[in-house]
Amino acid sequence: MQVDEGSTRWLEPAEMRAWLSYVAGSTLLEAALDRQLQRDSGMPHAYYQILAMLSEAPDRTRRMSDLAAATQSSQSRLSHAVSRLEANGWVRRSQCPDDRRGTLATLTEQGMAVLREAAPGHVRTVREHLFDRLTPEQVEQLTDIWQTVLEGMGDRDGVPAAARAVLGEAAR
Amino acid sequence: MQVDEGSTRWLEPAEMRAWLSYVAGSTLLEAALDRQLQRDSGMPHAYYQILAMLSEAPDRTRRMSDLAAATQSSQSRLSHAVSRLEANGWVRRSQCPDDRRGTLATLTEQGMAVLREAAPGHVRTVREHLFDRLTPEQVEQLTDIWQTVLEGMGDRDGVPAAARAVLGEAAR
DNA sequence: TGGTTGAACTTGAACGTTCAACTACTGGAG
DNA sequence: CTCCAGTAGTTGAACGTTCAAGTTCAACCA
Repeated sequence: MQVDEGSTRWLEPAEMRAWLSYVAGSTLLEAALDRQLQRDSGMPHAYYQILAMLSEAPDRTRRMSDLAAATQSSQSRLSHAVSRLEANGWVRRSQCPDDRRGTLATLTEQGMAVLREAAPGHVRTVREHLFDRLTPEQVEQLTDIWQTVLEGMGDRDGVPAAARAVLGEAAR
Repeated sequence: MQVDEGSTRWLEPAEMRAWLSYVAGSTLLEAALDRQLQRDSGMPHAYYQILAMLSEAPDRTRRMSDLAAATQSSQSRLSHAVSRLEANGWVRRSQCPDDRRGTLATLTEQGMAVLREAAPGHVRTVREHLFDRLTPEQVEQLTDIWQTVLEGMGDRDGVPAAARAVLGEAAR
């Protein structure tokens, strides 16, 4: 831990309000998403994101490291998650032909069916708690704020620089 | 799962951009906070929040259910967390005098010391990734957006209505 | 060609969270 | 006073994530 007493720039009152609101709101929102998806489709939000990312890829297939970056996940986390999804029959692993170190993850038909069933309820929950409460201007503000944060996350702190690929995703 | 095919209001392109940006950014931000706190102070962000909330309470003491609401935590989660914090010597449990079902959690001197050591690095990380990149207008926008979300979270979906107490906290 | 560095992925243990009981107590209603 | 519904809190098992190895292969260099 860096010792820095006396020179710490504490949060301004407005920043503290923003921080407490954001932390409380995003925590409760994420909990609501997890509860809804777990209850209705037997998976947490993180697993839904994996299926969703796969569903939009060519051949519904992506390389593990690629998929990890696209879902803001560590390789280990993704590996465990895909193991679980594979056991469910929702994803299939195969050898990457170009690079024998690589592994490809493919969404199965069954996985696609589960995703299609899950999607409406998930979108409804996101709308109910977030977008149906925000003005169009606020939606733009939210985008700008988090794009700014993402730009700063690129090459700092041990975050894999590949995470910046997400920017391309989000802006497409 | 409610069957609702055909009537689902999917996300608009602007909403999808906002959603992907927010999910990616907040996931990476939370991961960065957890990594920094774990590395420098041996605790995750959620535990820091518990210590912080206790530190600002009268007598550095709060009732468990109260503390759970203030930290957007389930009772079970808080109970496990406080057990761990107690084992560390950072928090002490005691019987609530008014209500024999109740338990009070108190921040110890040692816990206060750990929190004081942890705070500068934590604030620095929050600044580095968030506030130092946002304009004052964006800070206000962030507050408004999440206050709006919090207002909608009050009595829906099994979220304890007491979570609205957080609003008071954030607005103080 | 052989050796070294680093990338891709997996594994198992430790940790934190959720979920579903379960205990203990409170605040009425009869 | 007794009963009963509801509140406060804890517990243990299941689950998901992190962390620190470990394995396998690619890329580069000597």
